[in-house]
Amino acid sequence: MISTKGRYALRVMIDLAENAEKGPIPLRDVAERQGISKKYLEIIVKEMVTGGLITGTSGKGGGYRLCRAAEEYTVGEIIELMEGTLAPVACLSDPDYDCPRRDGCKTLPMWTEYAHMIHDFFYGKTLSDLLNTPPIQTWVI
Amino acid sequence: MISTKGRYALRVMIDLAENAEKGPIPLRDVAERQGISKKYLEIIVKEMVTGGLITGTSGKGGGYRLCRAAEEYTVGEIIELMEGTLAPVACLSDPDYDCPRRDGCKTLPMWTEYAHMIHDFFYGKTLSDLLNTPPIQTWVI
DNA sequence: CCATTTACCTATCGTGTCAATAGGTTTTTG
DNA sequence: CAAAAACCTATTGACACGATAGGTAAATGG
Repeated sequence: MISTKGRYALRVMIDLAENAEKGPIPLRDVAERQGISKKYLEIIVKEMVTGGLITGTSGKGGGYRLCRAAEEYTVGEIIELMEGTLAPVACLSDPDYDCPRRDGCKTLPMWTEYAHMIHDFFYGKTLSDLLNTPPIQTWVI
Repeated sequence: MISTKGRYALRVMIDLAENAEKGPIPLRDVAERQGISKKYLEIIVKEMVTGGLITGTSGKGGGYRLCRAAEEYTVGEIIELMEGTLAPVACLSDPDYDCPRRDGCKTLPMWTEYAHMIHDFFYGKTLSDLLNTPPIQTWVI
C-alpha cells in the first residue's frame, strides 16, 4: 500500500503547482489547504527537497516551489522517491539480490510482469495529468 | 508490497497443486521443499483453511489438499485473502469510508484506475497459469 | 489398542515502520 | 530588529511483520 508519505507528497506537489503563480508557498498554507499537520509535512517536504523535487527558500516571504513545470514530473518519480521503491516484492527491489530459488521459481515471472505494469502506470502519468482530472469523481470501485 | 504471507501462501498452493496426486500433503513436506519454517507456515495455512482455499485432515496419513482444480483458483483471491485487501490506498480499501475530500480530490481518479488495474491483473491469472510458467526465468527488471 | 503422525491451538517476542508530535535553531526580509 | 519562514534533531505510541515456542486434539497404521 502507498503510505501517507507518498500520498501527501503528491498532494503537496499538486498544491504547489496550483498556486505556483503566487511565488514561494509557505508550508503553513499547504498544510491548511490540505488539512495535514504542518509538522508532519515538514518531514515529507524535507525529503522532497533533498530528492530534487522542490526547492525551499527561508525567511519572510519564503516557501516552497516546484523546480520544473508540472508536465516535467512523472507521478512515478514522486512516489518512488517517497516510498523508496515501486517493487511489489522484496526480491525485485534490489537488482543485486541473487535469490537461490530464482531459477525455477514459479512466481517470479508474475511478479516481474506486475512490476513492469506498475512502473509503466506511474511513469506514464505526469503531475499535470493529475491537475486536469475532472473535479468530481463518481466512479465506484 | 506483498508480504511473505501472500507470497508463501501462493507457493503453498503451487506445491499442493504439483503434488496433488500423492493425496494429502503433510506440511512438513511443503516446508522442506519450499525452504520455509514449518511453524510459520502453520499460521499461514490456518488462514488458508478458514478462508476456504484448502482443507486439512489430521492424523497419520493426513495433510493438506486443494479444494478445487488449479484452474478454479485465481491468484487474486489467494493474495486478497492473505493480505486483507488489494487496494493500493486506504481510502479505497473500505467501500463505506466516506472521505471528506472525495469530491474534488485530484488523486482519487488515479488511485481508482490503479486499483482496477491491480484487480484485473490478479483476478485474470489462475493457479494453473503459474504452474505452466517456463522453469527458467532470465528476464531482467 | 496404542504409539506415531499429523493438524490444530494459544501465546509470545524482537524488530522495524508508520504517523505524528515536540521543541528547538538558522536564515531572510519587510 | 522582529517577524516569518525553512530547517534540524529527537522522541513517541501503536501496530504489523516474521518468526518461535510449547502445547492439545484427532486419526491411523502396525
